[in-house]
Amino acid sequence: MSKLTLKSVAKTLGVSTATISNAFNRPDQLSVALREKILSACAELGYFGPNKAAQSLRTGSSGIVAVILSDSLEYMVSDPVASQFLQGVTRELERHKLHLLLFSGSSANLDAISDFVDGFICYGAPRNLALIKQLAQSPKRVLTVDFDLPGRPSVNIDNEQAAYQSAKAVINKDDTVAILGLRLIDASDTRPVLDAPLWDNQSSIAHRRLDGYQRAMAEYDLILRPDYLWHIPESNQQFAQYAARSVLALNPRPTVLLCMSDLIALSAMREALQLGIAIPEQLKVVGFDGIDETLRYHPTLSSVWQFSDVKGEAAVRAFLSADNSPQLLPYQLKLGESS
Amino acid sequence: MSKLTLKSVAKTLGVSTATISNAFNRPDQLSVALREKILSACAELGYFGPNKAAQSLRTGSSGIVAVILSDSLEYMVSDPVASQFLQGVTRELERHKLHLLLFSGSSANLDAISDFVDGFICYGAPRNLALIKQLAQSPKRVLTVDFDLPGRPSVNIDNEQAAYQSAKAVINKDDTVAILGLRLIDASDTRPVLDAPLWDNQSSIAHRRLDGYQRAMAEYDLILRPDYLWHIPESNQQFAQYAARSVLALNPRPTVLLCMSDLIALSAMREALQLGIAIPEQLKVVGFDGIDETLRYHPTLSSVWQFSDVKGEAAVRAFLSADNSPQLLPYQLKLGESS
DNA sequence: CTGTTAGCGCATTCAG
DNA sequence: CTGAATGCGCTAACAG
Repeated sequence: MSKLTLKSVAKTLGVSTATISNAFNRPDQLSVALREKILSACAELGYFGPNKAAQSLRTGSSGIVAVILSDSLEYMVSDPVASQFLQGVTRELERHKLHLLLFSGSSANLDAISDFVDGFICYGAPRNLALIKQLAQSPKRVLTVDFDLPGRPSVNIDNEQAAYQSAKAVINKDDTVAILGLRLIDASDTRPVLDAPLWDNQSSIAHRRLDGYQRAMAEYDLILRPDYLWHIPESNQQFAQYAARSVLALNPRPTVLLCMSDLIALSAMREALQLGIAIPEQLKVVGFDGIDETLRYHPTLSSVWQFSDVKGEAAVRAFLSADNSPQLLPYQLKLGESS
Repeated sequence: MSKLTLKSVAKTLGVSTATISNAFNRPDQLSVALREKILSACAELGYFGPNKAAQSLRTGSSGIVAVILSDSLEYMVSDPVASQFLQGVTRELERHKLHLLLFSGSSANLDAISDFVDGFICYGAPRNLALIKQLAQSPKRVLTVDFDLPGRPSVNIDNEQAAYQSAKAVINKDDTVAILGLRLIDASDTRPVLDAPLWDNQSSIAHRRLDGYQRAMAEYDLILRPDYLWHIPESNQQFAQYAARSVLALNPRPTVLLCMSDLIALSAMREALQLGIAIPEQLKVVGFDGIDETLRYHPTLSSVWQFSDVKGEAAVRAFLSADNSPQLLPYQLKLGESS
């Protein structure tokens, strides 16, 4: 059994290549009966349709959309927020019969896959900044999520306003506030920001959130002391636990913890409870993202819910649409027992 | 600025297309000086190399390897074992300058991507069994991990023997044994197996492990009562917690818990401790997989370590090699405080 | 070292 | 509905 190509199949079925092609791609170009006959004959032969690589070369589109994660696959895969986003993406992609190519934001060559995909959905600024330049130059469609690229459509929430509201909801005028921030500076370990230069000031959601927190604090004339602002490189338990422990050891001890992710907030609460600190009496905590685990935890967490699966669906729709205007998605502040 | 193709670039640089092609693909076919000149000129023009889709059509290989997960991408989220495997895969793939296309085992059309990839690494039997048939028919290379496909190379550990040894290490002659199994039957909820038909008897690692457990039990003339064998659909905390609670409520209460994943074992230990059951005095627990979290937990867990990142690397090497013989990887039984 | 040529497998036109 | 023709962008072989 030699290679099954459109041409070879056409010959064995005794019809023209165009007819086979039409049977698969343009049902309106031939009678239902013939189409049925051809399709079943192909299935019989083991021919599953035109070669996608050739099709892609010919038509210029492959039906594959690349999602560029901000970091490595392993990291993303362990982050409930990212995976919820991916869930929405795959769901919406499926509706359009499109496929997903996951790509790591820490890889070097975007062009290794660039010719195979119809475009890019970029979830967070890629860790490897060289990718940003390549994306900027790409002739294909690029949609950014949680950050912006000049001239490209984007999907975001209003991080500054959301952070502001969440902070306003927990802070009182006599509070001591500490912030557990995510990816604020260019360091791969957990540490106080102090005077380290803030990273990538413009587009980072972390800085927009920080702005929001500080706006709320300013309204109470509270100032954020440098050692009360911590940088956490990744939203995971180990990093967060260390940061929480450090911050809770400060004197005076913070009475409010503003956390840039729910995972961080949960770790911080665990740590606080273990130290015998009462929540919310002695310490109020607010998170960001909205993950289900916070509802099962006791005390339940006050947080900004951003419905990442909906965001994923919206991202795909924005990617597919011709509209290039930036899109702001709704979020919701949900108060729990932690404030 | 029109399209940058190999031909157009060749014309503007005043050399032949073959020379451009060689500059990118076969450095030995032209002088270093010329190559340098061409490469920098291309960079200048914004031409990043030959179109990969065309290259793939022409050469028949794309440099992309598909990894088919047993289930959806989200499933992987909660599974540190799978992500450790992927970590090894990406690492080894990178060494060979290959790229990864993650694909869900619950999707329908394998052929949507089949023409774009050089082959498939299949991590666990795909949930959608139709994919298995398609894989069996594929002319491309297929490597299976943690299960077998007739005539295809595979990477496994000896699950039966590993389970046997782990059980032998904890069981004494007067013990009451319960088993928390993973994907034993075709049910999406946690429940005792009872007389439900075992699923996919041949190839499933779960059944190989069950065989091993039972061989160990047989050596002590212990019989496994039907309601002491539980099915858990996915290795996550919620399911495991429920199963553990149910099993610990049985009368007589088990004194040994054989768990088919570390995540399950950890959940079970948490549940037991919460019930005031002393480990290992009143209950001995053994897990499977070997994840770092078990080392941080107290009591530390006895388990079969299978080094999933190494397994990922081995999978890629086996995929790339011409050798089609099945490969058995080493594992290691590590005893902790839980037995 | 270079230029030419023939496809890789297909979609699309166009005349019949 | 068919059959032939063209080219998507490229590589490999060959003759120079």
